[in-house]
Amino acid sequence: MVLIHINFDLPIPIYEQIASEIRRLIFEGQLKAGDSLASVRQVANDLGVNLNTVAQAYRLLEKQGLVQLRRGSGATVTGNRIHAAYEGLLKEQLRRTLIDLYMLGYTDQEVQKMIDHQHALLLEAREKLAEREGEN
Amino acid sequence: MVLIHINFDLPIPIYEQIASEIRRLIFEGQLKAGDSLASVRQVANDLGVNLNTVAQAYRLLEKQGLVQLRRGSGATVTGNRIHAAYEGLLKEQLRRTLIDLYMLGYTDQEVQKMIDHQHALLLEAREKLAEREGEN
Amino acid sequence: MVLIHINFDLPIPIYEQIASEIRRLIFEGQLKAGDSLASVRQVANDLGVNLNTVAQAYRLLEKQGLVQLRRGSGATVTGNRIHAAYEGLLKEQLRRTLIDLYMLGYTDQEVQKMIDHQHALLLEAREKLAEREGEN
Amino acid sequence: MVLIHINFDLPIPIYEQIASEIRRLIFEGQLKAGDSLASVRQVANDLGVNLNTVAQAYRLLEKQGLVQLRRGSGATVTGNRIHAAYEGLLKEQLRRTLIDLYMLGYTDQEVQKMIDHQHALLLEAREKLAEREGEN
DNA sequence: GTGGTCTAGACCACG
DNA sequence: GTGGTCTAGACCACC
Repeated sequence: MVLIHINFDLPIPIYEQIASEIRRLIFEGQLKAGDSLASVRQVANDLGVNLNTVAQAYRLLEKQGLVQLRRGSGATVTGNRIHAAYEGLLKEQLRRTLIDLYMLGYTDQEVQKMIDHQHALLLEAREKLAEREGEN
Repeated sequence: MVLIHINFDLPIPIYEQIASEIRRLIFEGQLKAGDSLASVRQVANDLGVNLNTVAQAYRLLEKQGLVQLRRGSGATVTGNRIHAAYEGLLKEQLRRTLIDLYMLGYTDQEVQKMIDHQHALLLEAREKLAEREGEN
Repeated sequence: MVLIHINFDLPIPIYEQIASEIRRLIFEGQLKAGDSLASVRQVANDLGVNLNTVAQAYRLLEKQGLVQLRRGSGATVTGNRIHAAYEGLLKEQLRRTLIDLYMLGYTDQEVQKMIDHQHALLLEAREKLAEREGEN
Repeated sequence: MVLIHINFDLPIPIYEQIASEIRRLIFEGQLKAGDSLASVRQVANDLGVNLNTVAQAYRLLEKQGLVQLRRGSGATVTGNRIHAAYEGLLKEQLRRTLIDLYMLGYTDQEVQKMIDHQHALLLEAREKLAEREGEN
């Protein structure tokens, strides 16, 4: 069982937050190609949101090419690569975020550090997982 | 007269794009503390968007602590620092964007390069501006 | 104002029927690139279905690359070509439908006639439209 | 033993795919009036699907007038004609599929060719079968 | 049990 | 005014 967190106060739609968390789990390796996602109902219940909201998150992930949905048999991870169509969008988003960080007073070095930190966290999550699997 | 660009095809609100562009201009130094922003009407007309949309962008900038609005006398730049309240939000956003970029297939090095490139562009814009002002 | 028809008794989702009808209107030329679709609310009201159902149809059309949705300013036709990704699916569907028609007792000639008939209807709809526009 | 193929990735219900394949076998002559269908259990096992799914396919075929189900003694082919009740539905489906194929960029000639090709494949399957039976 | 469709209706974001 | 998000809950299709 894997944990995902959402924040109702963010100006980001709940369904996008759910999808983003699942993308993270896939990227970290906690969910792999072939794995089943928790059912829409279970996630909705765990997070205290409506069933349709989770369903919308799953549909978004399907559109991005990360999972496959099948009526009656749940959702399955199909890969860990986002469709290239999203590339332009993501770069644009990165550009805006960087400018705003600089405006918060961060220097280029500090931003680089933040990114290294994030990268390290992701790698760490991956390694921990690999160790745990090695033990089994 | 300074130029700002918006893209109707992005899934980012127009008002946020406008605000983002103005933040960039402030960051680059094209707009400085004390400068007046173009009137809501003029910007709306230039960009072919609704007057309310521009007004909303200006209100957002005020909330972020970058401009001051005075009824009847337009908007004035008050500083180049975003309120610290936005820090958590921006870091969260950076984290999500990075994961998605990695999932697009980018390596850590490539992402670092992209960031260096963006940073260089911003510095370049600042320097060009300084030169031009030096000439006057 | 253009008319679209749906049938609640068909085993085809309402939203797919709505999308299919709009695809037909685009193909016939009654809706062209740049044209606005009727609002979600208006269509929902006209057809007596829920607002969300129409919204789902519009989202499907967006996914197929035929329209673009923009919050606050409605839905716009962007082209008349379906994404190539749907090709395999459509051919499979054609194959199945043909076999079933043969099993209904139709001969190859009769099926060809049916297709000619459909094709003629579509061309006719296009020509009528062209004439009407020629008059203006 | 006859082969049927299903594709889990299509957005067409498994039970409909199974029924469709059996209709094809009947149409091609590989299954004739009086022949027994493989047992629900055997098919379910062969295809790796749930027993209920195959049972549902058989029920659909019964409804279409192609097989007869007898509790305890399996399913028997009763004819090769689909009930006329399905005619309207099939024509409707053909119409929608054709429009979408045209929107993919196919010309009328190309669609006619695709249909000829399908027809030829079906005839070929029938002839091969007749030859094999002639040898026995 | 699973996901999919649809409804009725609230509220938000946007132009 | 527009489309977008979310809820609560019903019912269907599928495995």
